Amino acid sequence: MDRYNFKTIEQKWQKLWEDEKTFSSKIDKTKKKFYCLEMFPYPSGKIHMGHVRNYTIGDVLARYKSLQGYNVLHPMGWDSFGMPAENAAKQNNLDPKDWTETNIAKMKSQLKKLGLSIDWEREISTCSEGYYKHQQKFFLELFKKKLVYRKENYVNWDPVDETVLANEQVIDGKGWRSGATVERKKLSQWFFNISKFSQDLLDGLDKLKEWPNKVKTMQKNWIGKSFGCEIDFKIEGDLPVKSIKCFTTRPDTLFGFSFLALSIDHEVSNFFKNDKDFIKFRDECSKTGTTEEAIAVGEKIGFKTNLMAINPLDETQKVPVYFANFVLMDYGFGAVFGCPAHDQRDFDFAKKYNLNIKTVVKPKDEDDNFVVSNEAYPGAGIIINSNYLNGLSAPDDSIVETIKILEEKKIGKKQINFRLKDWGVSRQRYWGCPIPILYDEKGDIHPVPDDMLPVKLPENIDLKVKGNPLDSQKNWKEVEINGKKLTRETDTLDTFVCSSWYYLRFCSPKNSNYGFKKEDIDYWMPVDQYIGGVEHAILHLLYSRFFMRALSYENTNFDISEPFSGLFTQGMVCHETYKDSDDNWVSPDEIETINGKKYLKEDHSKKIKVGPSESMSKSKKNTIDPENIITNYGADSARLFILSDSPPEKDVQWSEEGIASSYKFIQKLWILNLKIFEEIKKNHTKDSDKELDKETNKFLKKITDNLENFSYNKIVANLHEIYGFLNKKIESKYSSKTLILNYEKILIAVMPIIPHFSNECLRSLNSTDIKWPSYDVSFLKEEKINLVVQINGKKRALLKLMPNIEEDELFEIIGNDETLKKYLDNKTIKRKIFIKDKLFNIIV
RNA sequence: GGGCGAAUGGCGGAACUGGUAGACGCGCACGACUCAAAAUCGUGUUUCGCAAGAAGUGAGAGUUCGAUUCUCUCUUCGCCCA
Repeated sequence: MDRYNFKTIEQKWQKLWEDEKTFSSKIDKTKKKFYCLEMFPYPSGKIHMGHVRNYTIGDVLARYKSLQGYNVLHPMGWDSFGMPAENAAKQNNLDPKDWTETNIAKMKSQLKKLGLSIDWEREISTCSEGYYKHQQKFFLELFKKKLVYRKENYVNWDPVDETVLANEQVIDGKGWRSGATVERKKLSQWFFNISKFSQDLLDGLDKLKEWPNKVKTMQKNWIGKSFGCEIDFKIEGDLPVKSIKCFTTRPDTLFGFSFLALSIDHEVSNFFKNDKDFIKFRDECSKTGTTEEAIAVGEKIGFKTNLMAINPLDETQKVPVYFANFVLMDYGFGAVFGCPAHDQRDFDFAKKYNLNIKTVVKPKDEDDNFVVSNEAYPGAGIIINSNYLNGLSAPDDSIVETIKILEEKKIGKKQINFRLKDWGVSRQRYWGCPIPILYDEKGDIHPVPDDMLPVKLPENIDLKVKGNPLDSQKNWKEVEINGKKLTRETDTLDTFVCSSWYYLRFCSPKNSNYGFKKEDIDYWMPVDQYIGGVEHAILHLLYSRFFMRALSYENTNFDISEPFSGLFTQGMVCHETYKDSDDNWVSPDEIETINGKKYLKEDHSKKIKVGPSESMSKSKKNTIDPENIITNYGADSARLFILSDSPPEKDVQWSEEGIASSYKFIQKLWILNLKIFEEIKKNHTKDSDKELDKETNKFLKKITDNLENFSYNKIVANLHEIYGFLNKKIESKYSSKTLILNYEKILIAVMPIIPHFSNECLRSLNSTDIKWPSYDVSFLKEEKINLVVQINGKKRALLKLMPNIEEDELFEIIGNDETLKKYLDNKTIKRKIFIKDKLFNIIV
């Protein structure tokens, strides 16, 4: 028998799909649309298993929806601006553009080998002028709407990459790419006013019914809405400062007030500009990052002023005012009141500077003598030691009550605060979208005039200069308009801006005068199913949601607030890790398995230690190159395996045995396919078809249900089951007509998973009308049902019976059953639970 | 420290609204083919027990005729935030 030659067959179909433009998409208002989008890749060089998984999942869905008759949009593009290109170019004396384009060509060919149903005519690349020119227009549009602004503030500075990082790009106080310790630096930066939409972004989450709750919770926490109170503290001292405004979420602990802490950037710091000790303190503070985490982990330090703050609820109480490193200027008003007993950070600070610690909340089951000693008590309880607030339940009642009192006394008012900060988009890098802004000699801001757009990136420039390479491009930087000398903004946009609207561009990839055409997005948007890694749960998804709102803002022509109506986050691809005797990581390619033990390929005397399965990473050398897999096993095998072992939302373990077994299974399917054709040729007329109809319909129901629920691992199991059935029963002399009919349906149903194999077999069947097979419910009814008989809730028998049997009749059958009788003899029946056609439980 | 989630054979995982626990795959064992091996095919595979039978879904309780599924407490792990 012929083996299934995946190489020629897969190539043949891929060429055919390309030549016939099978997956090209057009607006067709007679059909329901389905926009299926996977997160586009960064063109790093070659695809990895994570891509294989992501795009296989998306492809299964796109093909399924297409078979169901939807007009499917399934595009692909490249998130091609960013630092790896610039770094690679610097190291190897290349042009970032060339490097990027070479990578794109390579990865595109790899993706094509996976047999994805992608409309390549819509391919976009964010680093192309045709893309970023629209982004510059959007930037100016937002600038006009005052959703973009420039401000000087402290930023996270990555000294290695020499760029500014957003708060969310700082991990453990280090740059997310370089790993360098982040510093504080004051710079003039461009910002998107995302915080303007805080409430709306929060409210919008409730409408996203097809998003994982996990992601919605993460965004909710990130936006971080908190109720609190703005309080005016009267100040006494030798400086002309009469009062300081604070924001707090716990006004109810005001009686535990023991210090007031200011950010080093607070306006009061102006009085200390020339104070040597203060300058020293400020420098000290700059060493810790500006992230909440860096502040929480780092040591709390303070600088004492001579000012005293007065407790507005008890004017006899006066406490010192400090500058402290844990107070951020952009949270609240850059000033907080310290209540050490009920906030760990304040507690640490108070201990360090020997400040008063007064307990004002006790846990419910403690008495009034409860005293905070070793650590702060931030939990719920009852207010104590607080005059007229005593006895209130904290934090809910007590906060409401305190705010009421403060409002009556006109010393404070209720306030809502958000944790979400404006999005700093300036990056001091070359390989990004230029910001279309000019400055005159006075430093005033001018948008680049329409007819001068796009601002193109200069080519062939020296990247090895310190700092931003664009800054040293005099010819590019200096322009003259109507005799006026202007200089360009040399910062480029954060690449997250590029990915905040790319899904719109896919709708109108070639529209030249604007980023998209209204007609196109009216039809295709929103994205029905977006698929990608959970690592983008906050940044990319929140920025995209913001971008839609920003474009819709004050725009009568455009009204989409949520870009992605469905979201699916897939798990990672893991692999066992290997180490040699010297604890060096060893790649799976360097290993040979003999009698179940692993040895180094080139030296069998060297044993390999097998470590836990972890997500594939270059540093642990546990990556598998998808291209090798496709070459050795074929795309269908790779697709089948990556779907088979785990539910798509969970991590999957890649294994050599697994991929080999998927390959073998496809060979078995092929042999079965040949057998089926042998049977068809025999032209049987014998009527034994009912069983086949029934099994096929059962299979179709299962596979349809599982496709709907993203249970793609179960689809593979369904395929194994139907294979098992057919392989066993193929010689049952089914009539050719029925066999063809059922086999065709089965092949179509597996097309989303193994498209090359399925199409090849369908072609031999001469199938023309290829659409998703519906199942016939009448075949799903079992003639006999399995009825569970329980005695005292314990399963004692499984009876095969005709359906619709009544309780009395069934009881009689049980009474006559030898094995069941013994459980009932000499026993009193207390109760009988009967569920028709399912279960009969007898309590004795 | 807070939030969210998970825990089922040797392993990855199934089990619809509370109603047959372990689908399907991997691995393993035995058998067939073979001089032999690989490949392939077949059979078996939760544990204990020769068996009848009993136990069994991280641990402990609760609700229920009946709990992997619902409630509470705890343990461990993962992710996110701090």
